[in-house]
Amino acid sequence: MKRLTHPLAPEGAADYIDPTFSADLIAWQQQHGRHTLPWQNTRDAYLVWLSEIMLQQTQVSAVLGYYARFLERFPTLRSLAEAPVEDVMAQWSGLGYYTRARNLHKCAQRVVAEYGGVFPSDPALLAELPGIGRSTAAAIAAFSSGARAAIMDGNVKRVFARVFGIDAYPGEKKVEQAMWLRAEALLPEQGIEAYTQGLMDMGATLCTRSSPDCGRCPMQPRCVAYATQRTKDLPVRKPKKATPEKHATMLVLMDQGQVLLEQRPASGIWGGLLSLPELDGHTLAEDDDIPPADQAALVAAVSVFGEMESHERLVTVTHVFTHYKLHIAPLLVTLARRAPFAADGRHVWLDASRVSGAALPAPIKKLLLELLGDSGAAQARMF
DNA sequence: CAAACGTGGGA
DNA sequence: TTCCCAAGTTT
Repeated sequence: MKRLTHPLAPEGAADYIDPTFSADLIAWQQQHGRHTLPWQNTRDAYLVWLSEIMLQQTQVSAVLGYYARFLERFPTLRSLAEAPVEDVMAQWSGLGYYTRARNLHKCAQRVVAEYGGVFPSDPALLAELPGIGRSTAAAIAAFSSGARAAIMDGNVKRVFARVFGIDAYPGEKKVEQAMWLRAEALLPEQGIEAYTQGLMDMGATLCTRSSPDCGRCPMQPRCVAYATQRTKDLPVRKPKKATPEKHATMLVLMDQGQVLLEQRPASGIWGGLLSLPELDGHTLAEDDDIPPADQAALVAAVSVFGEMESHERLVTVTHVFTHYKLHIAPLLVTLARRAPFAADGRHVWLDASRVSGAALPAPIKKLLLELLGDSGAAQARMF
């Protein structure tokens, strides 16, 4: 490693400079990297931006279908900016981290309003837009305009931790800062696209979490983890903590082939999505009958929407999030008479045939589709 | 700045 | 089954 600073100077980015790192990576990417992903081979910032947002904390395989469908519905930045946010949420339904979708929509509107519909090429400007952080800004800028900027995602952290033998949890601020310093210092003068893609490709296809393919790795000669047989131990795992369990009782109100949905608050879990109304403060024991106190609450809750005809306990569904486990006890309720409820804008009766395309959380959509039968409307007439 | 924020797949 | 976490950002 070439030392450009004075030997006694404090450690800085210059200490990490090593042109052979990017040269080896770029050569590998061009020969063995991925070149045919749907968002590659374009400099269209809209296409690049959309892919980068969808790919945040999400693997390529999960994004592919969503990306194609999303672009069918919103072919241009302007079409996205002009669309109702509800339509954006519906397209995002099932992808998770729904703040991304709301920010995507806001971002589209801001780029139209502030930049005439053309994304800025400066990563610093990109990073001021909603949903675009430092790493995503760098990726968008690199791929759409060849800007020389460093990314710092899970791939980079894993590759760096192993190649440089970084024996500390990358989630720690100090550790991540040091990684940013390296990332900046290692940037190539030329070929930022292949370099950036190479980091991602290495992390995703070679330097994987478990059983990395060191035999084919261009970094093997310089890899500290390989040399010391610590690829299994690096990067240092995130310290785990117990995941709490929560309970929710949800109403599946069916009437005339429609189901009642309620829009969730913008913040919090499933923010801004439609979901089933909840019976607050009632935790039903697994597969038990509904206790009298809860029955009374049920009648009261349902009365807002009509006169209850029947109710039936459905099998409890458990949904696992990253940070907690949610037990959902659904109550199937039919109405004898629907009340002309106040249009508060948060409740909607949705045709059963529309469930599949609605802005619902994954487990709720699954629950409803299984209940209704995937054929939708025909089955829904049974209620 | 630690915690919140989804979902699905691999081991 | 259970654990881990992926092309991170926001609060």
